[in-house]
Amino acid sequence: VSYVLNGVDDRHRITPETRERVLAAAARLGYEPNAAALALRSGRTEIVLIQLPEWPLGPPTTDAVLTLSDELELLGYTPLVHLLGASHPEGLARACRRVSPIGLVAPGDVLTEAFLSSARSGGVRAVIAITERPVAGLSTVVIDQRRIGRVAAQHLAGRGYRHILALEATDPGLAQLSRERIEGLTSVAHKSGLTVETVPAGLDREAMDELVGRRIARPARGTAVFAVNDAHALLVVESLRRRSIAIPRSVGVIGCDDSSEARQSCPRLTSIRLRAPDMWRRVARALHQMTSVDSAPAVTIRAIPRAVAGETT
Amino acid sequence: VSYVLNGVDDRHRITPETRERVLAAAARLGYEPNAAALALRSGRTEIVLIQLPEWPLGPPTTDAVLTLSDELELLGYTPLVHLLGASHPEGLARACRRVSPIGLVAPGDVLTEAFLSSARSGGVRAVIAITERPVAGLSTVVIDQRRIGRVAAQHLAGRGYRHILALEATDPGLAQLSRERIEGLTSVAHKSGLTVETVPAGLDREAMDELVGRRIARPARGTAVFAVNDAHALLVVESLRRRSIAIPRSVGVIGCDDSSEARQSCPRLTSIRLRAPDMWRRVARALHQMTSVDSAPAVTIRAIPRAVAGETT
DNA sequence: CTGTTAGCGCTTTCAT
DNA sequence: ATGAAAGCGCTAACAG
Repeated sequence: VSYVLNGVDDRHRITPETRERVLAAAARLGYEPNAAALALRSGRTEIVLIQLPEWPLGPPTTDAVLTLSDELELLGYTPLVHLLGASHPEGLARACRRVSPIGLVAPGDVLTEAFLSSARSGGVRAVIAITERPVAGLSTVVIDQRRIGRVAAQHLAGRGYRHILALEATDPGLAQLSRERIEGLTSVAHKSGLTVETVPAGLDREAMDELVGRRIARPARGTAVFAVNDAHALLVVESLRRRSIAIPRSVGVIGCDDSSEARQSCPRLTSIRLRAPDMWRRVARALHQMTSVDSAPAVTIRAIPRAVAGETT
Repeated sequence: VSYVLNGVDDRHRITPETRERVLAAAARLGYEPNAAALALRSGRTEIVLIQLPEWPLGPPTTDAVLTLSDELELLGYTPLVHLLGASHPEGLARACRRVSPIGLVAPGDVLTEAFLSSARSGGVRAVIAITERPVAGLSTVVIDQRRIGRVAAQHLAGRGYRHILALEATDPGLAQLSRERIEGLTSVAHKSGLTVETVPAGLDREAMDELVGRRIARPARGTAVFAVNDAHALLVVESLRRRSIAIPRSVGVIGCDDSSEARQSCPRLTSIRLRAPDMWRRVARALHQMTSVDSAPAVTIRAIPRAVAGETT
């Protein structure tokens, strides 16, 4: 029965007629293989557990998971997403123990030595960490938030801006991201002789309008605003237009994410593109390598941020 | 060993000293229970599989999953989300076979008779369907999109509007939703003697501005715009303000979702609140009931949409 | 070509 | 109080 059902037909072991009888019986009885027994016997599953860093669940993030999931599914795996990172720190470990996945994609900071060794002994064969920078001996997807800021600074310097007003997001979900991006921005800006001033800002139309009035209404020559994402940037643009301040002549504006809103806005917003669908597909394929080949080397897959010039710089 | 590790200490079966020895050995060897063996032996897991309808992955949706996941985690389950609905129709069945979850939350239309019986025989004890309307014999979360439209129509009728311009979303992810909401809107509107006109609209600033210019620039008395979500509604508001058309005096605007953008916009957007955190918590608890009690009755949990009056109606 | 069996890791019953 | 063993569903090795 096992041979027939699994198609192990090495050198005609099974008579076609027997095969038919087995198949017929299976169909008649509505036979379905038992997942637990399969996993116990084979010592592996086809499940890949995915946990995301504490990113806001906006378009860039959902794009990433959807692409990764899609490619994994195509490769025959069953990708499952474990939400709830920070709120239940033990959650991933528990999930790992309970599904014994064969692969794991998770933020670097939860992948401690202890966690990894317990996961490995639990059957996990492929681990990919989502990190800020490469980690020795571990496959990583490197998403360097600082680099995003650096690219923005380069773009602004190239366009001749001399002064950057960096909006630091007050939204707790964006705070970390925001700080890192501005850190990168500042480092390059200073090297290029630009000055940077950081101001806290929320995703609030009125507050942003007030902020614009206070800080940018009469801008110094060569001032640009850097926002941590397009939503913030678009609020700035809106406020500037309401005040009839010329963009990009008087003030430049640059966002991050290259969201569809940014591409459709008028004037089209300059932004930093981070989305790299093929990057997540490559992650899936790297994971596939690791599960199939025993000594697959650790890989590093980098997100390459690029400035997408719109009409606001 | 099993008795010690599982704390089965009925009437002092185990000598404290033996218990200690077992515990020490387990610690020393880094013992971790094997998920597959556990599942095989006990015939159940603590996994709950979640699949969402083809909703756009915006704030209302992510809110829902996060709340549901959180409560399930609190109850001791391991919630896992299977993304990819339409793209891989077989995906959920495969996922179900592979993890043999004890609970399942999924859109009603994938829960066919065949699927359910195969899932049940695979160990699934609790199923909750996300549907438009209750299904006999099945526990359901009822999210009636038509009802959302009805509530909007009631609100507008109550405010004295006589004519509604309904914006039907062209975005494929929103098309279905949009159609249903407008259907509900229309039914109540007609009953109340309001007229409804449906116009396709995309989430595009310029196109929306053009649409407003063409259709609402010189509105008939008592005209209101109904948008399928707040993002669309806010574009309308922006365009109306640019044209100095008085809101809500000349034209009313109502959105859906009661998003944070809507609450923070100026003027504050009237919207339909659908978010019901406690609804998803109730879903989790209902599921818990079903897994623990053998003959738990099917429950129906309804989302109650409510108009949240802002300054645009 | 087919039938039988051990054993994956675990719990629980039964004997001692 | 402890030890031994059966069996959950499956596959692969082995004997026939």
